[in-house]
Amino acid sequence: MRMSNFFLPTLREEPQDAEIESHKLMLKAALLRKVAAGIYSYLPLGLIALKKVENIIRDEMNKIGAVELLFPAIMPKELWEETGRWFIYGDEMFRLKDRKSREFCLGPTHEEAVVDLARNEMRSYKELPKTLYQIQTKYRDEIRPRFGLIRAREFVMKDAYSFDASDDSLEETYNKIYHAYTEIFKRCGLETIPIEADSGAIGGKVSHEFVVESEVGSESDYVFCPKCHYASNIEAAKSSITAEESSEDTNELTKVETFDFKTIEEVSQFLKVEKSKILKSLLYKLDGEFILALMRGDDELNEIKLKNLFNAKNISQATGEEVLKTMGANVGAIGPVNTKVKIVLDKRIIGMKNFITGANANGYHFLNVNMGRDFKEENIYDIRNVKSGEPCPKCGTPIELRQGIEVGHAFKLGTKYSEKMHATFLDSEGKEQFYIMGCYGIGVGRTLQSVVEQHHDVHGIKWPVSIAPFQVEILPLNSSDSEINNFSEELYLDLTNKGFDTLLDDRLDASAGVKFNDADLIGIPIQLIIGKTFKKDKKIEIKIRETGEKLQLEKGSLELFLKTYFSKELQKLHKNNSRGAI
RNA sequence: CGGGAUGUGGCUCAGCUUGGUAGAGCGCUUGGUUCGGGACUAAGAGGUCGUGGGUCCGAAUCCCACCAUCCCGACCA
Repeated sequence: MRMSNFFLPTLREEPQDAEIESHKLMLKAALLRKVAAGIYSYLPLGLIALKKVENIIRDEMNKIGAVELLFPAIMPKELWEETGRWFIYGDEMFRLKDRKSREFCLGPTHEEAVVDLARNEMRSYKELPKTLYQIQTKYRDEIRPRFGLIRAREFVMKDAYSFDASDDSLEETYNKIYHAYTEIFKRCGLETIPIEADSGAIGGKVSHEFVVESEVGSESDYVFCPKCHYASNIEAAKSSITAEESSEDTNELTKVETFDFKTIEEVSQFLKVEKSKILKSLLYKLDGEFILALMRGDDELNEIKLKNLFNAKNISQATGEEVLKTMGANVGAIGPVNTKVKIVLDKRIIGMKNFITGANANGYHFLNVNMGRDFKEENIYDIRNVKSGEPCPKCGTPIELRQGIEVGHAFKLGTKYSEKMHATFLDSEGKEQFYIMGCYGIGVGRTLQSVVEQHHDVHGIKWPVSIAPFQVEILPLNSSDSEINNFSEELYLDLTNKGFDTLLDDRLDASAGVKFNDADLIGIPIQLIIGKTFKKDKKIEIKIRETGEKLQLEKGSLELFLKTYFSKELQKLHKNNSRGAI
């Protein structure tokens, strides 16, 4: 590609709208432009890279026997009513009407579409297992789009859906996908960690997230055990810490005035006690029912755990008014003593004695509150967030808290959707069975941006060869020198003929500095510099973007050098790959 | 939705406190010079200062409302 024909409006200044490096670089290097919050145009360079990621995904999905198809982005309301998700999805779903007022949505995901297809077109266990996938643009009206493609409202996603006849078969499918994902991300140059996760709105039993380690935001918080490599999303991470049995005598319940001190922090300072002696009382509303959640003052509630405990669809903290009405006191003065509201206790408070709680009267707290005596000892579960340094639930080693970007997610769905939509097949005994399903997503744009996030320096992007938009960029430095230009042109045609994806910076009005800087910015792995070195000894100067290394070569030995370099680099992205084709 | 911030030529920003002719750098156009790490020079083009209302003789500047965008939380590939 000649740059004069290409479209590459690189930016000189730091884009004002971008905060994190990868986002800035994608705008600066002319991969992307924003059209609205969370909605982006892919410019040519970005599109090429995106397609490369897509093709790696295709390749690995096809290897495990998955089949590509394409569902519509627009789907009718009726389909989504069958599963109830027309309502469950709420404001996050982009909705629209056609000219006859029939209602549609822009698909945020495609379980409904695939199950509909399966129930109409598949009949027999003989057709199973089957995995279908697509690479599609999805639409979610995110509460807060962020960081460019990391969380967009329109985004490209690869989603796969599996249909199995038995749990064992699903297990096998799931494992194949799991390995394919590991391979996909590795080939993109990303180190990912598979972590145990909550299954969220999609539903289902088992799920794994594939997370790219990154400082960026706190897109996905997870715990990681450095010893046994237990890794879990913070939402799903099990708390294995328990309080020691207190040796204190139980003292008499005492009501004290605490005036306007409300928060755990304030009360602990005012009463001069550790935060851990105070019982945190939070009133929640789960599908309309009020629940008082109790945990140690220095712990945090894990809403997902609480929600899952009651199989609730919706969870929200009670509003100030609801708290007053239900508990008879304001937030900050409530507690479990003398209340009819259902309570849930975090298991870490077992064994604790004489703690402090709100008295359900504004301005007052109780001292020496004790479980069993002052309130019922019931509904004891793990409802807190795990903290850094706590024992790993598997091996006891202190765990680490880490964060990253979730680039993939695999779910075992079971029969959740096939039952709701009555999607069945006949088993070998002629009996009707629900499909046992799984679904598996990869955020393609997000993966692309994660690559940029992990492969850059102060000058720009350093593409892994597997997804670099071009392999080679030729920089003729003095555009008024016909010898340089002619040679560069010749070299360009030669490399292109030999099958190298080559970009020729043939801009006449760009100075050497501009060409160097743009080349580093857009991050093509190999730069071929045609300038002084060429004028002097007819040699090509090679700069390897990844390492900054420079060397000089005769034109005759260039092809071998390039072939060797690219195959070596590609090898690296495959190493540790012991798995053959399945 | 709660908290914080921003909105001025294509881009990055100054001007606003203290109201009075709308600025800079980069980019763009034309000519000349240059040519290995974001060149120099001369001449140009380009903005109803986010939108609407208000105060005032007069508003980019003060007041009100709205909108958009970014950051922190709830949501998620």
